[in-house]
Amino acid sequence: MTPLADVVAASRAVAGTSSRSSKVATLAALLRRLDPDEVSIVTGFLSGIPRQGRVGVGYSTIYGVEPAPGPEPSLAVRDLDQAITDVKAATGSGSAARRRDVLAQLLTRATSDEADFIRRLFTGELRQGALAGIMVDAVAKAAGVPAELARRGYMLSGDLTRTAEIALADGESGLRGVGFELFRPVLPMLASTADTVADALAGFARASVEWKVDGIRIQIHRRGSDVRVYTRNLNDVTEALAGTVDAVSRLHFEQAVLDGEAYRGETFLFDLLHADGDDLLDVPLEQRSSRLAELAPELKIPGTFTSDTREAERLLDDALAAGHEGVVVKDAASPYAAGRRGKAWRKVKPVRTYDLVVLGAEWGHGRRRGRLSNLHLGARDASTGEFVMVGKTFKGMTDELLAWQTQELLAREVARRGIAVLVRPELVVEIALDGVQASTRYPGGVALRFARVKRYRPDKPPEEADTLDELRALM
DNA sequence: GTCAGGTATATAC
DNA sequence: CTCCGACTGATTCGG
DNA sequence: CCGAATCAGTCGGAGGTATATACCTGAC
Repeated sequence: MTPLADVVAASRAVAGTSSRSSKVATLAALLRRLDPDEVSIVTGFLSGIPRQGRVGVGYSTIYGVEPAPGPEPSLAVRDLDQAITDVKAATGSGSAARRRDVLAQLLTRATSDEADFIRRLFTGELRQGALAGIMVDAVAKAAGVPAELARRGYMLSGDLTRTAEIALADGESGLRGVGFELFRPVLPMLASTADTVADALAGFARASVEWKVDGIRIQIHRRGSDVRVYTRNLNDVTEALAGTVDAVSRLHFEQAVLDGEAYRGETFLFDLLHADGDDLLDVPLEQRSSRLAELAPELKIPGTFTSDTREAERLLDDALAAGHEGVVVKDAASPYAAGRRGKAWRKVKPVRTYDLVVLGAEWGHGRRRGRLSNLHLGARDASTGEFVMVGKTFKGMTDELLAWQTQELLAREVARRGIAVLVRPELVVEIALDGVQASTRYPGGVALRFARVKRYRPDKPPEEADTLDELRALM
């Protein structure tokens, strides 16, 4: 019976160091001390996601409950796990009150350190610097198995707590038994980024160049008439994607696992991980792709295999002309590396930049505490000369830039509103973005998508900033 | 009792 | 989703 | 030849936009 206080202490120790090996050692030592049935519970706590998943309690609920902290640690790991289960079980009318009840009783028994841990666990803000990646290594170390083997188990099962249980109970042989199975989604392979098609092709003898469609990444499993669709976080979204289910149901095979993108009711497939009994994860992409072309010629995403930069660029132009984001360039010889963001897949998206005006900024948290971080960005309204807020960003800033802008913005302060400092609209900043979308939140009716700072433009006065109409034209 | 609107949560990008 | 920064492990450099 | 410097890869953490759903509350 492990006290919750041990877990809280380990979390503190982990948060207190930036050394990954030290985090792993601390976590592994804790895992080794646990009772077998506590392993999945604690693995979840320490990777920031309880084994029950999200249970419908967020910031507002958990910080709305404030009983006086207990003096002595008395909670066990299982008590917190049981409370989370109880909270999840509360649904329907009056459920919010029942949830608060369960939480109040729990927190009454917690010391202030424990209560703090519990609150951050519910809000997903554990911020101890150890999520799934570190936990996998800790599990391997605790179980005395190679890290690669634990990692493989995690990738193939998509389930960290289960992987931990298997590793600690059955060790190496248990993990080797974890295989690819239908209706148990694997973590999707991810892409890194490249600035140009030529950069992306570099180092590949031969590459697949495919449209990059901006929809929802999906993994589809089918056996006979049974079809399930999963998102990149392995959530089951079958019910929401009836069109995809229909389209895949019509294909001529008995069973398969497909990777693709759902976009406006259409389904674009770009990979095949399993087909009628054959696991294809370790087969080169070009073979998976040609087999996919046989199974699903109608649904296969537009693309081609080539080593010619010109041809790849033509495909990029086609994709953009068709209104899509760009292309993904993939090594034709690469296996399907579940869960990895490797260099074998590289996405190429053109970047647009705009010169916008800083209207204010918000104080940062964590490592950005004491710095003005999140910028409020305005576009110029050509008809009035006023500046209209169109979005925020905190991305693309180095520590040096953060320090500089804090100083410059405070010198232009005109008011404070909550955590925001509003400033005279004098500084122009060059912002890169993926596009704009219609907004109900902002007065101009447009919002920036994935805005990030490129650099400040001290050479440019605010009257020359880009206009609202120019942004609207992107919609 | 029913319905509309607001708040909170969760999950896509 | 996107970016920066810290750490790690592998490889190259230099005395 | 071995320790120091360099480099690439990995991970965490900073927080943006949207939409969908469930529940609660207040008006009628």
